[in-house]
Amino acid sequence: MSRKKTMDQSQLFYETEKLILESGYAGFHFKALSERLGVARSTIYNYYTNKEELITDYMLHLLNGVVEKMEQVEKEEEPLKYLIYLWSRYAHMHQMLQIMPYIDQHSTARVEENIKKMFALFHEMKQKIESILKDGQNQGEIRTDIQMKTLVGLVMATVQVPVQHTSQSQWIEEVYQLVAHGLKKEK
Amino acid sequence: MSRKKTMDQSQLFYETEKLILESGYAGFHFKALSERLGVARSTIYNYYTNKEELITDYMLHLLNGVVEKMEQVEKEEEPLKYLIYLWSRYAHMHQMLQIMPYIDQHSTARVEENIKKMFALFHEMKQKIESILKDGQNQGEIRTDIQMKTLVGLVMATVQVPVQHTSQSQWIEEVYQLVAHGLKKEK
DNA sequence: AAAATAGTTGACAGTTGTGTCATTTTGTAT
DNA sequence: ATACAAAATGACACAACTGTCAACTATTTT
Repeated sequence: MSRKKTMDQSQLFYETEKLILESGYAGFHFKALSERLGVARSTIYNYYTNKEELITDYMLHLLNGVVEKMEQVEKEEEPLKYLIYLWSRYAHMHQMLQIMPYIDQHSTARVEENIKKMFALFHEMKQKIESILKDGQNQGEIRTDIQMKTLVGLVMATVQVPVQHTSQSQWIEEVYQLVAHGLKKEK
Repeated sequence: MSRKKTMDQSQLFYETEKLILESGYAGFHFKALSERLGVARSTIYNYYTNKEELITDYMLHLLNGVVEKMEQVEKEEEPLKYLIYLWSRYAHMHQMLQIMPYIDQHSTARVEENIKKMFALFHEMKQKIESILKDGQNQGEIRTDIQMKTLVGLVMATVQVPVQHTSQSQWIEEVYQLVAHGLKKEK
C-alpha cells in the first residue's frame, strides 16, 4: 500500500560516509546531506530526529561489519597478517571513530544506546586482537616482555600508516613485516 | 602609551588548544573562546579576522616548536628513541593536525600562507625522520627491504598508541622496543 | 475511480554563530 | 587635570542550520 520510498538506507549511509570523510563533523549537516541525496531536508527528519542519531546509526553499522569479519581472523593461518589486511580495508572506519568524542552523546535516547553499543563493539574488537596476540604468546611466537595494551595499541595504530602510491597488497606485506619484526635489521 | 592589553598571546593559544582538543573543530568558535578568555567576542576580531586564521597561526606555532626540537635529534645517541620521546610530548599536535583538511584554506591570504608554511614544516619533519632512518641504514642498523615512506609512516603512526595508565618513560621504552624489534619474539 | 495511507515537501519560527563599527574605557604623557 | 590613543565592547544586520507541521503526492486496495 501507499507510496514508494525515494530514499533508501544504503544510499543514505553511503552519502553520510562520503560527506563526513570529505567535510568532517563540522561540515556534516542535513542541508548538505539532503542536497546530495536529491531529497528535501525535511524528508530525512522522517527517519532520524537529528544528525547524531544518523551518524551513530551509521557508525554502529560500520563497526558491526568489522567485528563480524574479525570472527574469521582466528580461522586464518596468519591471523596477524589478516588483521593488517582488515585494517587496510577499514581505514575510513578509524577516521570516523575519531570524531566520536565530539558527538553530543545525550541528544537522544537512541544516540545514547548507539554509543553504548559502539563502546561494547570497540571493546570486543580489542579483545579479539588481544586473544590473537595471546595465542601467539602461548605458541612462543609473540614477545611477552611488553604490556598487552601497548601491543594492542601498536596493532591498531598501524592503520594510520598512509597508503599513498602503494598497492594494497604491498602495503599489507610491508606493514606486517614492520609490525612483526620491527625497523631494525635481523642479525 | 595607552591602554594595557587584557588579552595576551600565550593565554589565547593556550585556550585555543584546550578548546579544540575538548570540542573538536566543530565546537571551536569565537563565542566559546571569548567566554573562556573572559573577554568580549569582538575583542578577538581585533587580532584575528576569523577562526581559521587563529587556528592556523596556533598550529604553525606548534609545528615550529616540534621541528625546532627535532634539530636536536641528530645529536642524540639513540635518535629513534628520542623521536619516540618527542612524539609522546607532542601527541596533541598530531590530533590537531588531523583537523587541517577541514579548514577552509582560502578564507584569508594569511590562512593560505600559514597552511603553505605548515606543509613545508610537515615536509621538513618527515625529511628529518627519513634522514635518521637513512643514517641507520648506512650503519647497517635499519632494514632496507621496505619502502622509506612506509618506514616513516610507521614511526609517525606510533603516536596514536594510547598512553593510558602508563608512565611516560615506560610508554617510550615499550613503543621503542616494538618499533625497533617488532611484536615477534627474537629467536 | 474513490478511499486510504505511507511518503514527501515547503514554509515558518527559532537558535546560534559571524563580522563590523561607532562608542566607551583605560593607561600614559604632557 | 586634560588630552591622547590603543584597546575593548555592545549592538546590529546577517547568514546558516535546526526542528516541526499542515498540506500535498504517489501508490495500492477495494
